[in-house]
Amino acid sequence: MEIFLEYSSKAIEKKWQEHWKQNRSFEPSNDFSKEKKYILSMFPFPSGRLHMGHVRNYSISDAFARYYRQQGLNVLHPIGFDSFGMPAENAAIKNGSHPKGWTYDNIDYMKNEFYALGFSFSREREMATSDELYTKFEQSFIIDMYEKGLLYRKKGMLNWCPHDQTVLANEQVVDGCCWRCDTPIVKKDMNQYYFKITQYSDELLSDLSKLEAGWPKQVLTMQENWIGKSNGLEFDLHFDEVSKAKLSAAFERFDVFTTRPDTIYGVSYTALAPEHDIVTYMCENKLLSQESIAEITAMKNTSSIDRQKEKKGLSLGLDVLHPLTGAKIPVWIANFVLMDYGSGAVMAVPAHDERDFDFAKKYDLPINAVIKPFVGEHEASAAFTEVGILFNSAAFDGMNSKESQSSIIDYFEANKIGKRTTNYKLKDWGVSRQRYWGAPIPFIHCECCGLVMEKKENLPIALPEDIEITGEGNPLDKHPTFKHCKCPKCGADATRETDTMDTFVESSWYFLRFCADASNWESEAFSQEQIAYWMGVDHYIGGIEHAILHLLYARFFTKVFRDLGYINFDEPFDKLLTQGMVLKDGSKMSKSKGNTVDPDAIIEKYGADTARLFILFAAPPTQELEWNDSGVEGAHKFIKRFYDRSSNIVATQTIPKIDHAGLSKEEKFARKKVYEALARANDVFAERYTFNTMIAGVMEAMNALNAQSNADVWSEGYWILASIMEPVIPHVAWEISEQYFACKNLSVQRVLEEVFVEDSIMLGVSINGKRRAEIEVAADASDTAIIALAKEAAAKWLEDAVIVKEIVVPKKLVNIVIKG
RNA sequence: GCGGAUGUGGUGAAAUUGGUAUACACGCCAGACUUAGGAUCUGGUGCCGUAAGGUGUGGAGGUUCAAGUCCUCUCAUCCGCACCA
Repeated sequence: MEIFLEYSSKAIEKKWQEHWKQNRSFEPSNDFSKEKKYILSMFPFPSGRLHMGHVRNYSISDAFARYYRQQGLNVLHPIGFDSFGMPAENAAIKNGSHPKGWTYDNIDYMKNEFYALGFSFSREREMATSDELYTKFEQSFIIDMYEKGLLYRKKGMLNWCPHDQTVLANEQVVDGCCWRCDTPIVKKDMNQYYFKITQYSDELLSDLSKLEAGWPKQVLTMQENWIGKSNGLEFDLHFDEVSKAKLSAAFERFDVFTTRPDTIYGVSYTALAPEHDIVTYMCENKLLSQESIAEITAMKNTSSIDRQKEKKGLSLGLDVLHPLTGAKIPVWIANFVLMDYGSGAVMAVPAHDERDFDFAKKYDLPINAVIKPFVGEHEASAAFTEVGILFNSAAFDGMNSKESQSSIIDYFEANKIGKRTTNYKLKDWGVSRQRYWGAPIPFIHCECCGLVMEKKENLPIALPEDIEITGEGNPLDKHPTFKHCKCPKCGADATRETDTMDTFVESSWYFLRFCADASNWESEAFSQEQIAYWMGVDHYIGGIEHAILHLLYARFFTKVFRDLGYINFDEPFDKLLTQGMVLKDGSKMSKSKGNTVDPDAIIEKYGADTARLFILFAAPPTQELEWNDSGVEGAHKFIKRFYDRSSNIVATQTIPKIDHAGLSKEEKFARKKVYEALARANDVFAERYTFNTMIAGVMEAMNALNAQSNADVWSEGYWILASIMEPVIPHVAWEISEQYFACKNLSVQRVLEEVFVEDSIMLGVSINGKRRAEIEVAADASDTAIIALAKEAAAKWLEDAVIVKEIVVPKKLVNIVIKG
């Protein structure tokens, strides 16, 4: 009797979601003798609802997780929420909600969406970074880092977002604007806590080579550029006696850095950043005219974007002495000199640097050429920035400019007037935020003891809930009791720090927390044993937008935790897969453009399996994905057909044994396509991650199965295809597998080589590389026989021609080269 | 400016080492079944051409018996960084 069921996504999906929940189907095992896979997707911010980008992200990671579970591996596939941050507070200001209530309501809603999509996350390890239990350990790490000198507090010029009323890290300033709200940032002088990420600059850079095999090149390059290492010469420029007197001997010299020591004899002026100490001193002591001081103040208040529009500067009326020639060199201020790179002062060589050239032209400063091209002359209308031959450079005349660099640095070092130095663009990471909804920084200000750490046994320092959020200032600062405390050292009345941490701190170690069994979460952050077993993350999946921020910080934390003795590896993420954006009508889906597609609506109309299938089929994961409604229909149709045609299966609990030799041509072909699909699926998960081709292979196999009617071939085909498709369309795959195979097929499947052995093969015949005919030959036919057949098939093309060469490419084609 | 990528049918895209370009799907066309169909099934579908045939992977060269794939130059688009001394 024929079994026939109509496909109903709702009933099937609900049934299996309930089944997986009841059976704790996706919890990792604590049996550390098993081979493991740690599959991690970047956890979401609980913004309210999932968007298609999330669906894509987790569809990919879920496919990996389910595949490796079928392979019999111990799989950790956790999910959490990166739940601190400004939007919770912004919502509070807008709607009068409480950040905590808003956040946890959103988490509940989004969790339901996850499970409605059938994602196989560990439910037991779900967490949110705003949970007090998470804050507790984070604060403990912060204290460790402070003790190690990796966290410090300093007054400095900070990026301030006037809209969000908070400080931003350099990485969070995009084109001079806040990365979150796009408000132009301003500089503000205030106290801030910093992580000493620069201590790891060199290692963060050199360890990128360890990631070459598993990370996209683009991300590696972006990090490399961000760290921005450059080698060069650092030396002091000394003021002449007149200038020293002008400065009342407060300064004798300043420091400059150059990557072009070869141009040293071409220095014709030097320039300081408007924020430079010497400039500040001169302004404060009225050593400059009123107009000049006003101009400098204006320069300092100009945003970095506006500063780029036009080079501006002014002379300080001071001179320094050239370190080699002793010649007097004027000192200027220039708006293009950055205070936070190098020493905030540069030597200027207009003849060989475009910026210096523009500036010299504008202010009529001398231009002294010291490098000429190997051949020909250089036009004086622009800077000559290429490699050439040195002249006007004393003992170095005639040298190749590139090669001279090292000799010149050696000369500075030998004479103790300068040294070889490396500079980085990377800055220390400012982590304090003047906001409520973040992890409190566990420090106390005491009048007699200074900055004091909270005692670890008092952690977590939790956020008070009875706060008033107005959008102005930090609510913690205004709270009646939060900031009043006793000094942990001397017991006197003291003030608690009200700054909270940048949310990127939480996401810098969450992947370690997931390694810990939830039953131990109270007592420890994680254990050595758990970390040693689960780390590194085998597949990390997320958006390219985190190429610098999150991925750099997480790498930094890993190295710090290693140096604190918590872990013993250098890099957290073995393989990184950066998914492409989800587009509609050619542009990124966004609320402001009004081109979003709501995942809930798709689940409602077609079911989760359809959404997942479409997303994985429409494009390879790293590419952009264009949303297409008829493509979704197509995916849905395939699932219906896949379900309907399962009626051809004969129920069995073992894979059918089939005598291949006795089959018809169509039956043999169907088996071949099925096993081809299996081989491709294994390859896709191991190497290529192109799920679109894996699914195409299954569709081909379905088409081939449909062209024959052998029940055993159908059953064997479905045994394998349902297993291949389970990572993509899990609900319907489990339904079919249960119905016919007692789910025994959801396991490792072996590729049967015998089905690839064929009696005869088709070969293309080409003449001079152009395809002219096709022949069918026996699988074991000799080259001679093949060529004879080919000539016969292409006889028409060989008349009156001289055959020059005959090439047989096994199992592919025959090429005959002719003349005339 | 520097760096990274991507260019293949009407569309999304395949082509693992150089070996029959366009698999799979969408769309479109035709047919079948239907009272009907935006359902289902079957067949067709790169372009030019009635056909024979020609032509075809952004463009121009080159290597090779053979190039989407390798090399040189070039154009276009996208992304990242950007006065970093």
